[in-house]
Amino acid sequence: MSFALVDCNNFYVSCERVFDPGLEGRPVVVLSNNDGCIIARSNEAKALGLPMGAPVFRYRRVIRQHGVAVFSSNYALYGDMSQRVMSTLQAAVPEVEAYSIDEAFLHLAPALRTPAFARDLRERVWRWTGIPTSIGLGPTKTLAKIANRFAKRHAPHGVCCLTARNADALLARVPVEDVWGIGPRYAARLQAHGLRTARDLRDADDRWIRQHLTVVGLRTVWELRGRSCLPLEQVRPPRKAILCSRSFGTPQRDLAGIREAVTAFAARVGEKLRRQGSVAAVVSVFLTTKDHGPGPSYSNRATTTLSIPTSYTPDLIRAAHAGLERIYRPGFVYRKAGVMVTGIQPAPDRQGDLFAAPPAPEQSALMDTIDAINRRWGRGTLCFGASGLDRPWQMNQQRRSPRFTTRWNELPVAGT
DNA sequence: TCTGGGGTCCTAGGACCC
DNA sequence: TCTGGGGTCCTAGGACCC
Repeated sequence: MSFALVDCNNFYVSCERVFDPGLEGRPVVVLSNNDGCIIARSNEAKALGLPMGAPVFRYRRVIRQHGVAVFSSNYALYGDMSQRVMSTLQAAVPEVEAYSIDEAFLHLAPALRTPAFARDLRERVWRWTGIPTSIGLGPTKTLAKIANRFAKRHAPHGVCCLTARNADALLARVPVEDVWGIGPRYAARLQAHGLRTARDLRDADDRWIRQHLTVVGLRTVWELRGRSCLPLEQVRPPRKAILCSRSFGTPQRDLAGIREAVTAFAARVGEKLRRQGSVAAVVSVFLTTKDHGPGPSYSNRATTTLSIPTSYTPDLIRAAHAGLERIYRPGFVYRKAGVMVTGIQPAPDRQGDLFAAPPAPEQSALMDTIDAINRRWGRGTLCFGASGLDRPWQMNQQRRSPRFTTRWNELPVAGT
């Protein structure tokens, strides 16, 4: 057992509960951006049959009937709580990979590969952060994932160890579509070929897997056999693409409104770029009417290559606007747009342009100042005028809880 | 009326070069 | 009658993850 997977239970719901204990024992759901879909559910909400990813408007009745508590997503809160969980883990174990906002892989030294250690760790995270977790232990990441699934569903103390002795029995109980790395398409292909459980997949023929599931699927099979192919990645490599996109709170017809949104997206992309110390050479902008009903639809994207890679927001905005002018067609009702940058490189060894003037040093000083102010006082304290003031395109978030841990004026109050 | 957002990796195929 | 071969880079599309 070398790997542990620590997974926060119903993470977003658990975060809401930390600051409102009255939610304990009640059905609670958290919605996606724009209050569209259900993306987190308490156990009580799962028991009511509210599905993951379902559009919330279809379940209004159930929600009202059972008094389900509904929250807009509050990423400022969840991100901060996630950091607290991660630093608790890092205080206990040197090798931690923060895999997602609510999951971490740990590499365990031989002395720590015990259920007792996992139970203690779980207890510690609970006491220090208020977040309940489940922990799975296994010889590979994929097997630790499977152990975690059992920990969550069947283990009384939220801990499960997959060992050479119980592997066969556990894998036989896992449907193949629940294996990490097997999505709906691969699952259908495997089932059609008679492979239904994780154990079937483990014992499948390498050549067939390689041919139908590529090397990625083959790695999964090897991991199921106990051969570790996916190492612990403690340092996140810098992103190769950075994207900001949103569905509009109100659908937009006119170029002006869309241009405002695209301005804000480009500014956000600039922030993310600078935070990881990078510059980007390529700016793409996309626009879509995509809807779930009939009616005329149109989607397009435009890509602009910059002469000098940059993270300077006005340059990104200019490129995004230019792209938008090229793809905008009047007469459609647009629902979503986005800005993406690629061709990302570290800022220091940026490739210069032989024929263009180097960027003025004031540019980075200005960006640093804006970033510092927005970090201190909250995102959007300072923003670019071209992103507009009314912002009808901005997403709906009618039920967001306060940003308890990241805004001074939204701190929880103990007594009055 | 109302269906999220942000990433990764792999493969195939075309353009281009020598 | 009968098209060279091998390498690299880029893009689009498909699959997956949370």
